[in-house]
Amino acid sequence: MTPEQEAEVARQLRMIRRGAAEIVPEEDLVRKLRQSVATGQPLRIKLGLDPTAPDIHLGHTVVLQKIRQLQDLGHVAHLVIGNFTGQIGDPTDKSETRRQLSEDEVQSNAQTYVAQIFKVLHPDKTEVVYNADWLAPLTFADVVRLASTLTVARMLEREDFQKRFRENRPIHIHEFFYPLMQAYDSVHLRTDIELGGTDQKFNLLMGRTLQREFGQEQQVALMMPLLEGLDGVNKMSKSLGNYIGVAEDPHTMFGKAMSIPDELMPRYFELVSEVPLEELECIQSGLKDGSLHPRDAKMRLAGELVRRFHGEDASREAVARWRQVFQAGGLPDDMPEAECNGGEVWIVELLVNLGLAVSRSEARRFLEQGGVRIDGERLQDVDAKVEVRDGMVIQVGKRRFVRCRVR
RNA sequence: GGAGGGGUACCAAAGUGGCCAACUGGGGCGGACUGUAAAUCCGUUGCGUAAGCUUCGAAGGUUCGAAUCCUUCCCCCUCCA
Repeated sequence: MTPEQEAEVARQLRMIRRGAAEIVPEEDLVRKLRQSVATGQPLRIKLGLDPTAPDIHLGHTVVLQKIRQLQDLGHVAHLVIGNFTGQIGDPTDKSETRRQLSEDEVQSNAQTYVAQIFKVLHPDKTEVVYNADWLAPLTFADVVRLASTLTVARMLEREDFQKRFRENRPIHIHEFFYPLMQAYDSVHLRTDIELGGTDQKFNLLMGRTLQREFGQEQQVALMMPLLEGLDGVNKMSKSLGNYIGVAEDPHTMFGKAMSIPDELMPRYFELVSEVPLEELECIQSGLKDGSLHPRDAKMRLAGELVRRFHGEDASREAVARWRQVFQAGGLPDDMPEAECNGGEVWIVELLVNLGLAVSRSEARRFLEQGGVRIDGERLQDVDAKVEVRDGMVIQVGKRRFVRCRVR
């Protein structure tokens, strides 16, 4: 290889390593990169997706961003929509048996999914495939043959299975097929690098095992860390509600980003922003020596996120609104409006009618706790009647506003 | 097939005849403070203006009175086979 080619390999390796939790085995990656650079053949990247959860959030983008970087380096990505595996059910949640999705549902889920994903990935370097295309035609004999390459002991290496086995909790036989199928996807696609979170390690390595069985070159498992959610403790997930969805509106996204614990900022910068490495170091040292205000750093982060998913204008606007509402204590320009009847209304009823409280008891509670403002004036009298005027602004808590429009 | 354990509010988990609209923790919400919706602290968390009403897997029953006792049913889990 020429010195230029060697340099290219080194460059790619550096980029791929960035933020990665683990690369198994790294020597294989180097070998594949050398091969790719020498021959001009792009590497085949794979990411498996579960079509049952159509909303993607920042946690998912950690892996997606890495794929994007690989695409930028010239490689091609296969997005495997698990329309077959999805019906089997992911072993991790034992409680809910998954509803079988209809063909149409899978299609439409996959479409919304992919649309969101292309906010991060290059559409022209991404191939979307469905694993039912090659998994469904397998015969029982095929499946048995696949299964015969593995042992129960090997399966029980998986932490989740091991734990359940130890605790005498049930493990269904079909759950063993999940990693097997995912591994077979890699065989089918002749995958060079499979991406996933660190929690996917077992499945990713299973791909290597199966590829070897099939006499293929083994894939590299590239694992990204799991991003902590807004609470700073648990991994970001929709069910925990600690997520920022990529399809969320700019203001929500900005606000949620502002609510992450300070300690989490560097991680978010590293894993989900496009801020270059050098700048990142600047921010970190600034935070450390106190020359950079944590609030300003976080606003920068929030702005970056909005810019990434909604564009420059939306980002600027979100920042402006934040300043206006939270730093200056003012009102947002664009608050929801509600049609109201004019005249005197009991405040409790008004709050419920406007959807600011779910029940009268809750409305009363808000009032008693001093959480209600009308045109900026705090109102605590539970029995109060208010004269509804056009343009009147009712606020509950710090961030819920409604402007009344009298019919 | 046999034996046992369990289903309580958003979640976890107390309560085993009245003092239980139900301890406590988490979460959520409100407030104070701040540097932001960080951190911390305080309050609050079924519905109802109220009297009161409806909740403890479901349906019946006993009782002046049941989350607590009885009957039937549904669901979950464990062990043995």
